[in-house]
Amino acid sequence: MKLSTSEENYIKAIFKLQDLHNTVPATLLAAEVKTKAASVTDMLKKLYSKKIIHYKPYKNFTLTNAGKKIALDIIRKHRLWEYFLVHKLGMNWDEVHPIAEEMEHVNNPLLIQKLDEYLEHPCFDPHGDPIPDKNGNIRMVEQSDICSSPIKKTLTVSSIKDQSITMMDLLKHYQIKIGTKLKLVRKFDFDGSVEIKIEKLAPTIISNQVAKNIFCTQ
Amino acid sequence: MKLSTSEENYIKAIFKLQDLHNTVPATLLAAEVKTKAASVTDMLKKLYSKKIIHYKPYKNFTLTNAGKKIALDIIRKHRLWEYFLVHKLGMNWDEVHPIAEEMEHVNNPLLIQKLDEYLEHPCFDPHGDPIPDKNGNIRMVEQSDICSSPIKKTLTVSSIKDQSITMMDLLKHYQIKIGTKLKLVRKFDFDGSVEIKIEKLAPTIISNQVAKNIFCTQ
DNA sequence: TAAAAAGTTTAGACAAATCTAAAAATAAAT
DNA sequence: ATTTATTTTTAGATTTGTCTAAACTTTTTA
Ligand SMILES: [Mn+2]
Ligand SMILES: [Mn+2]
Ligand SMILES: [Mn+2]
Ligand SMILES: [Mn+2]
Repeated sequence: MKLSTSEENYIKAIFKLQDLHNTVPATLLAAEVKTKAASVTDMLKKLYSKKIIHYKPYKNFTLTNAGKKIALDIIRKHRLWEYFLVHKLGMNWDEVHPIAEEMEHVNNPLLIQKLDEYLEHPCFDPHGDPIPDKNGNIRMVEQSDICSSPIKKTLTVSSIKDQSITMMDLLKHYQIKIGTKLKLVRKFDFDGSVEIKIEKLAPTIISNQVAKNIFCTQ
Repeated sequence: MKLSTSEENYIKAIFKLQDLHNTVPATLLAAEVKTKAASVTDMLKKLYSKKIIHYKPYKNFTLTNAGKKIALDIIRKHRLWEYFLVHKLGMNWDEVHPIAEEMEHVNNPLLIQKLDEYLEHPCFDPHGDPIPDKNGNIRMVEQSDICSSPIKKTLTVSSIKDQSITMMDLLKHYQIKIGTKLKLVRKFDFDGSVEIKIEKLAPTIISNQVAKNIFCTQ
């Protein structure tokens, strides 16, 4: 069964939202795929007819197992291309997402197999997100956001939750990347902001909103 | 001005046919883009309104200079991706075309610039076709098909005109690739077939139809 | 040069994906 | 338990690219 680019984008978005918020409101999905609620309803009916989602009018919807498999395959392609763009073409991690958003729809299993081999089977994309293997398996990592990490231990930035352009911009300013080593110096109770010491840099303070989005391994 | 995948495919097809046959019949274009003559007319009107082709009903049509520029840019992307697929991912030259047919529509100038640098500015794709540079310039090569080449001189296969799957299949059987060294032993007047001697192989005979499609440099 | 053939365009329809505006169902608040 | 607010669905249009069948031009041929 071959799917349109639009269908694939919906499936990936449902997977993402399903993971984040347990129940997926159609309005949120509409925002995610940059469309209107009415269009979402149309697509939901189509995806239901293709057995990609469980769906009853006015009720919540979720991906079927088949749907999850498809989503993981698209995510795999997306992240492999992002890895390629950063580690082979030398692009920046904040400019590869929109390109991968298009490349992920090129459907050719041999291509992806060859790409995966060429990149030597990477496990994480440039934003620290895990790359599902060909069977859709994801290796999980023990990580916690900066706020919930222990004080004065060396932490390694492993992934970024909010990957918006504004966030990428802020991280560039702080000189924070995947792999950056830092220590949590202290937390301020007033606003939840935290002081951090990035290796080779002077200590700085980052807001609670930012700290919650930066995940680290110990 | 951003163009749809369909528009881009038409533009590329017109460029190709315009190069091959000087005048482009709509029916040929229909076959090339795998559609019907009526659909071609619709698209021609749209491309005319966007000043991509010169067009008067029932008259011949040709690409404007702007149209040629667009075509060359799509061809550049197509061939760079083919080069990548063969020389980096290790795919075969007979399986890359349909993939490049999709990748050529990913529109991001920085991506193509980086890809070109990564591949070290290749001049020819895996089928021996020239890759236009970023300004649309093509370096021409002195080459002639086997039939029109001199006898008993060492020739190097430089490009293949007909790149259909059936032709690729036949070339694989003959063990002919881009770069293959061969000699034209003799020509047979009866059917125009020719005897060739490929380096390290026993002499064989190839039909006129095949020989006309294999271009070589001396 | 008139009839036949070939090539091109129009007319009308359709599928996919989207939209706005209005109706219907569910959830929240009084 | 009603009323109000929010969310979701329908109804009807629109855009893009396609199709078939019929009409129209141009070219070929007799
Ligand atoms: Mn996408
Ligand atoms: Mn990513
Ligand atoms: Mn194409
Ligand atoms: Mn090629």
